[in-house]
Amino acid sequence: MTPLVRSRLGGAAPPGIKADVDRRPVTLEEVARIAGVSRATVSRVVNGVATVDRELRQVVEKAISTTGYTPNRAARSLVTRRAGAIGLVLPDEGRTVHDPYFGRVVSGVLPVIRPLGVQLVLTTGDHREVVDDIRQHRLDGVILIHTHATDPLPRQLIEANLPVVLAARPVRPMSITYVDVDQAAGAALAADHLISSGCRRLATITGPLETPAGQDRLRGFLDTTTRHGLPEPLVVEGDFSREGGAEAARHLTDAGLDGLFVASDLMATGALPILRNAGLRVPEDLKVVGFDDSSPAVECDPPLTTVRQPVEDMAAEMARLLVDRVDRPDRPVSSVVFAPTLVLRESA
Amino acid sequence: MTPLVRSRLGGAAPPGIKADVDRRPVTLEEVARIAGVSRATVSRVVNGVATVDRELRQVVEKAISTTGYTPNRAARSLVTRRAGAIGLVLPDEGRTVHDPYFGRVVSGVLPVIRPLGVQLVLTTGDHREVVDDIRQHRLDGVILIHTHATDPLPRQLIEANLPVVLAARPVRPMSITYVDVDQAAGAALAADHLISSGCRRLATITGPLETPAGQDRLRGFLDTTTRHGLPEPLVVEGDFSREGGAEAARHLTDAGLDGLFVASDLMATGALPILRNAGLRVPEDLKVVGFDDSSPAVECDPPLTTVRQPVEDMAAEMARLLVDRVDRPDRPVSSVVFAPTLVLRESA
DNA sequence: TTCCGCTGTGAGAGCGCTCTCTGAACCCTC
DNA sequence: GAGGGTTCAGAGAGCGCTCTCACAGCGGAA
Repeated sequence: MTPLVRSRLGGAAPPGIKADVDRRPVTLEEVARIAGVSRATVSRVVNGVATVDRELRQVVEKAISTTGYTPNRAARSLVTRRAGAIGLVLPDEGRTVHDPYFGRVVSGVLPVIRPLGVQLVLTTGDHREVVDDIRQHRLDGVILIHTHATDPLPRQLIEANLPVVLAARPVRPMSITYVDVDQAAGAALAADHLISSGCRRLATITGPLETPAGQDRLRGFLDTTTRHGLPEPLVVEGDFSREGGAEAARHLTDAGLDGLFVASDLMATGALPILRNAGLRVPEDLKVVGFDDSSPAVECDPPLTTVRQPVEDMAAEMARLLVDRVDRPDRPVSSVVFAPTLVLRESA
Repeated sequence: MTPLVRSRLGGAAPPGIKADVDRRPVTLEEVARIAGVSRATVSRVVNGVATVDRELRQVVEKAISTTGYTPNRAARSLVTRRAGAIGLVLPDEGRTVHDPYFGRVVSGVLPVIRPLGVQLVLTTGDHREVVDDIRQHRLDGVILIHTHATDPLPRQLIEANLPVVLAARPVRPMSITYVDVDQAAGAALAADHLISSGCRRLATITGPLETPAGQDRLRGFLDTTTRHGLPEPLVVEGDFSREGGAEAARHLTDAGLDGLFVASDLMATGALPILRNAGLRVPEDLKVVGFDDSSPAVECDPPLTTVRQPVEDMAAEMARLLVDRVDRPDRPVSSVVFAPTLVLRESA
């Protein structure tokens, strides 16, 4: 399909991968023998250590390319105590994996770590498995996404001083590296847009208010309406699910609203049919802004104006922070907060 | 080996604040010393080799649990030449990763391999990376999803006799293990449903006809209409994309249809608004059946009656076939075809 | 010259595990 | 009781790599 991939294959295709699978693979030892140097010198060349004579380096490099040598990662891991792999931990297989958000994380992480020769290992949030994987040196660190308030895993990893990065601000403050979007700023973006579109009778369907995201989005929304001197908006708590959005919307159909901020696109997809069935036209009667810019936002009717998190960028940053922490565990934790943007579609 | 080394383990932490990560983990050697047996015996217990005396086994097991021993996978890999990891190869990061299908594959694979202690490594279809990973013994085998007709990777892996499983029937017949759904049967299911709902003037929006899925779904559809003695249905080729679905639908608005089979849900989400704008009510005027049962099917309006592939089951089967092949590379390739089901929603 | 420091190379000791091979201990049969 | 067979534990040799340490070689200072 993509010419890029194909062209890259054409030239670089190794002289048959067969050789290495059927036969015993080439070892450092063998390269050393061919180059007429010691194993140590080949190792230096492979690992880019500077203290190798230029000519000798070239001889070694030639031997490497003619033999098609690739280092055995297990052997290297054994001595370096590095797995060369990081884990992406999913809370449970049932939900998150199906969330398009997950795919965006993956496509943000891969381009960062692959050039470093680091693998991305997918694993469930099963506590024991994650810890085991790290203890067995199968994982150098982990990215945790969608952890729940009650999940002891983050704290335990922190206490064990294991490299870990969270995909969101932790529920309770702790000394942990995380990457997040400025949730409140995103909600403010939504509120500002509604207000500047002429809406005056606002409401919001929030996320679960025990989550940081739920809290922050509500706060950003309310702060903005207050700043504009608008009356207290209607607030209905949702749970980030489609059904939760539908249920919340039922409380809003008779409120005479002209603007609604729904704290997640998924909830919005649940809410829209309810609103429509109640005779409210979106956006003519009621303008609706979502949050996440997930695929439901594109697919629903009308397509949703929504707050976009730069998930790929955030994921890439998580990968960078994690790799950095693996390399230098002593460095202080640092977190990064990204700015959201508003994506204009047809619902507001 | 030398007692000196071991005493370093038990003793106080080295100068400076050393993290848990850096603390030397328990080794076989140490468990053996505590249990008063040899390393070999502990290894036997760990690996479940039967020829260990019951009492001795219990002593060893106790030593393992008190020390919290976990085998170092790198060391094991080095000698067994097994990575204990399989790869899930995505064609490119841009598309598939965002496809909910991908998540379903992951959640089908994980429950199969995690109990076996096998890791799931996510990687892009970049040819060199995949081959490198396998050559470096970082991957025991791979599951390829969404390979294109021009992709040389499957054939190369086959020729190199590397364990590989395809997530679909290969474009050109080859001696390769694959798992697929019976595409034609799925299309027949859709056609049967439309016909038994009273539709007589049928059409289909197909997938790209150079793909096996595109071909088979069309064939299954046409075979069924023929069997029922209906007139030749209208056939418009699509490309499995939302836009392709919309484009194809434009050719169908004036055809006086009462039944439409769209060969993918995503295309259906593109087609539905076009049909609605043309004044066709779904399902009153025109019944529509999709294919895939992906999330768009749920989210679109009206929710789509569609053909469901048992993706999780299929993925689990892929994992099983792959693991099996890794264990016994000499066994003949065998493929598995799953039966699709019809999911009734509101569009037909 | 002698000594020092510096650069760059090789030798060799492991990393933690598996697995073969040896041999002790025991049981059976004649 | 001897011979043979069977069972099961231990010794030891690696797997392929990294990394420390010793040291050769060389230029320059004393």
